Amino acid sequence: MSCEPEIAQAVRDRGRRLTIQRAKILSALRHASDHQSAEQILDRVRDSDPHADISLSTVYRTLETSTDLHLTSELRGASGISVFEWNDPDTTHHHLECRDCGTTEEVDLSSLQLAEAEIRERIGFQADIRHLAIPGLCADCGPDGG
Amino acid sequence: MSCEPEIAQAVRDRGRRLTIQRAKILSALRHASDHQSAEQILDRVRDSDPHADISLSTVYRTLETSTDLHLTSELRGASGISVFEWNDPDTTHHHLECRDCGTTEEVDLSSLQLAEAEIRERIGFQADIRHLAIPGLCADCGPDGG
DNA sequence: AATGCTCCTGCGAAGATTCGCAGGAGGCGA
DNA sequence: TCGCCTCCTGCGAATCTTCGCAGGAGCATT
Repeated sequence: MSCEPEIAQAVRDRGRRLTIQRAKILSALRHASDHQSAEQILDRVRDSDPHADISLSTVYRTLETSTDLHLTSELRGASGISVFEWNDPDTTHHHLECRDCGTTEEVDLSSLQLAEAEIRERIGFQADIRHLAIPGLCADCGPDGG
Repeated sequence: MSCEPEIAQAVRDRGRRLTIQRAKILSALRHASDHQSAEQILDRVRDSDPHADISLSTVYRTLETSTDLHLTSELRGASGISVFEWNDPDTTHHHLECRDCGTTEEVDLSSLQLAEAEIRERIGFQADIRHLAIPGLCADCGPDGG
């Protein structure tokens, strides 16, 4: 696909090696419409290329690496299992997860940009809150809703 | 200890049963000076009461319940293992976790209160961000520091 | 104090994630 | 293109966390 050179570039630019496994794993996640668990990503890799012989450990390690590199994000919601998503560098968004019905809503919060600035100025800590899972109650499940 | 009736009250007020196990687990966490893993909490319970025969499953379940009840918070940092802490209802604080040196710093961020308000007004979602693990680079490890 | 309805617990197993090791492959320099 | 250094992978084991079930205990009511 056309974005694969881009992924390759991003990995190599950051001083990491581009392996076949990484390319396939990151490509699978990039083309997923929403966040995916490690197992789902492995299934996608195998669907698109039945010859792919990639272990689940490698999926986890690749996602850990790419999250460090800010290519992907990891979210661990109430379900207890981690899900991953591709980072679009142009947008930030946060996940509102209802602890009652379990649905997740995506939203871009400008006040969190403020929080980043506050942290940097007050403490000198360079925060990275481009993606965040925020627990709570959605409009339907909250006091005004259901 | 003097706070045990308080814990008992808090559990019962929320419609849950106060069991011996819950009392000991929550008391152990309450008297810990900082956040603790499930295993550490179990060790503390056993230290303070060698007769206590509590399973690790129960520790996990109690902490899940008490987190739902807002008595405790769960944080899952870069280390990969979950840690828990007692919620002081009067204060909110957030954890800045450096992904380089691994140290954690606690801060109270007023701009996150703004974020809660923004979420409620724009979306009607009742967010609960009293405790949050925020990744990033601390002053020492960031570009200006080490 | 006794009863009964549930919720809660301990146990063991299952599921999710990380780790250690030996072998294989990426990419730099010659 | 070849060789080498190092990083990366697959495998299996270890660790962390959750789940299902059968029995036990809290507490509201009598």
